[in-house]
Amino acid sequence: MFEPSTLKDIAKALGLSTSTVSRALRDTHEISPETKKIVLEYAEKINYRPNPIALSLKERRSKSIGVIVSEVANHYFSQAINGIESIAYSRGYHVIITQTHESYEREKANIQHLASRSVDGLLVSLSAETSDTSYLQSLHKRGLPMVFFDRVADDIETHKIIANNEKGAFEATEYLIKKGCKRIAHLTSSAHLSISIERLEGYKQALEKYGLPFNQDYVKYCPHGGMFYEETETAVKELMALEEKPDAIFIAGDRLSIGCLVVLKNLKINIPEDINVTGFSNSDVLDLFNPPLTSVRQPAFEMGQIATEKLIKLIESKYPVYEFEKEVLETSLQVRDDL
Amino acid sequence: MFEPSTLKDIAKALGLSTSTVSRALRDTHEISPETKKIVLEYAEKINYRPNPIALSLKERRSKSIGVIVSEVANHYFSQAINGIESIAYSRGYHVIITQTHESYEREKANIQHLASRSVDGLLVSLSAETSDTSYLQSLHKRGLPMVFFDRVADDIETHKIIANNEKGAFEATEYLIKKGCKRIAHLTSSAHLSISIERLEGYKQALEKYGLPFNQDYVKYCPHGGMFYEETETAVKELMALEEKPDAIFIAGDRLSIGCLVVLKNLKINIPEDINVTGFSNSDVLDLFNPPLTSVRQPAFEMGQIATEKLIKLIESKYPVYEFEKEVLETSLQVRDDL
DNA sequence: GTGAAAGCGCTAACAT
DNA sequence: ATGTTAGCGCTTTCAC
Repeated sequence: MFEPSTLKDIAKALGLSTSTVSRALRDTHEISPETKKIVLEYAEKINYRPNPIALSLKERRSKSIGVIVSEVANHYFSQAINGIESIAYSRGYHVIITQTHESYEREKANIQHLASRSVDGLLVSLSAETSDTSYLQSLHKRGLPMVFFDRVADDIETHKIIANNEKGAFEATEYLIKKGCKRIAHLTSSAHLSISIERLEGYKQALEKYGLPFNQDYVKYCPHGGMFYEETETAVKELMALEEKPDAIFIAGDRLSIGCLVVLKNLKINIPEDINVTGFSNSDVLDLFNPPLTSVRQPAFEMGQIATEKLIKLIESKYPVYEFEKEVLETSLQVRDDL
Repeated sequence: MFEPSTLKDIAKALGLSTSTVSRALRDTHEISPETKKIVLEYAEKINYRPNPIALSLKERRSKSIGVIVSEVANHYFSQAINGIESIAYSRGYHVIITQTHESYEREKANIQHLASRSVDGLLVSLSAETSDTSYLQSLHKRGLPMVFFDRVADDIETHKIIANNEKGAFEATEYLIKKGCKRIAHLTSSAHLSISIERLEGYKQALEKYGLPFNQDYVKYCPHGGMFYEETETAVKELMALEEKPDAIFIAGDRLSIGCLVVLKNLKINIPEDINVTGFSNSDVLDLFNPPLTSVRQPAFEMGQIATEKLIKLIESKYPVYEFEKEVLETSLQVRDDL
């Protein structure tokens, strides 16, 4: 089967000891130029690669970082991942991506595995289902470096990279208000997610600023972030069944925004005649949509980059770190109007 | 820092030997129930997890498989990845995803690293830039199990999972012909990719069947699969600058299809008035597009599943395998018409 | 300048 | 039923 060559192979072939070969390959001064040359040439010839697993075991670090997101098929996350990779690779780290599909169980299983020695640190964006982060808490307490991005755990003290969700939500809601909408509903992910809380807050602030009443019936939660079509459909149907039907919806997530548009289309509810819509989304194809969707865009790539930089700094720090930052990046409202 | 507990820790704390602890944890018959109980309880208490790196080193396998795709932000690939994961996790394998971004260099670097001991096998979809697969060839010869999906290497003998690209392309082209289009252009990825060749072939067959001439000027290649906006834009502009402007375009890839629609929109070329378009895409939001895009959809999830099953079979095979299959799955034409 | 030996965490002969 | 030892591939003292 697949048996890559080892130091021992080289040593045996050349009649040297493994330690000499090891030193020669890593260019120590205490090796004679001739020996060095012979070893290097032979290693090159047989295409020798050091076994990273043996190295990891020895050095007790794997030079890899684990990423936990809900799914890669999400524009925000795929862009963030690209940002993560760009930094990680330039610093010699490998990136292991895992998906939760918004399930607490999968999140826990993935993280437990990653943590149990195969990664040096974690970049985490919580699943919609997750409300109990005690298992993360305990990993963190035991010293596993982690940085949160987008969906953060409030009760864990570490670096956090988020978008200015409040302001983004405020602007999106304000946009609807300025269009003349009076009964603006809010479709969001699960209630305990940090992003849900912050975006709801921005939504409320906009209502308040413009003297519109806040109506709890207008807020619909999707505990799985719209992972299932039915979830979104039910929420939309409930909204449209209200006595005082909303005349607009502000949607708090990428998957949810797209999902809601599909639902509306299937229910033959027309935009903007029947209802106005705006939502968070990092999709790069929104320009192709009809009707167009005015969206709140997060600097996903940059968020991924910053999170990774901070994580690597934590990993490589010689001393325990106790000072943590919460970095807040600005969103941008991308207005797409008909006509 | 982060120092997870080891067998030795348990052994020391309990006054046992590491081997006894090891056996107790893995429930061998030759351990007394009392000892077993004590060990299990203590392990549970300190939340012991075996070190997978040490296990990998010992067993010379990592129970993980490497995946190489061009990018996760591609509907086809993200769906395929979900299929891959679904099988892999159920069989106890972990999945390491790497992206080439259509670059040969990144592909090679990623694969070299994965191969040098950290994965038991590879699921590969080649980058658009890749024409030389000798480095893969040599890994394969040395016994590293690999399975290709979607974009396959013709000169490497192993399992391959592909869609019926020829038929898919034929149907898409035929659809345009039946709509009355006479001068159908073909926008595709790099010329050496297996999918490009097969889809071009299907396109040609449709033209031939309906007595339309094949015109090489109507075929435009994008060596980076439309990774850059300019690449797609240039191709479209060249097509539209032809003496005999095409009245339709059949597009051979996911990213390219979306990219082309954006370009057409920006160039203010209207669909279907100025031109008709159809293309390969697994996007789940095509229904929201306006104008709508008739698309060829690949069974991505299923392809990922099958590829993974075959790979795991290769990995776990006791004897070298010499019989390889090429599995061809049917595409489906999703007609989306105006009106 | 080079080799022998120990150790990273684990399992599996091989004792006892 | 439990302990001792060797070895997976590598680096790193410590000898010579």
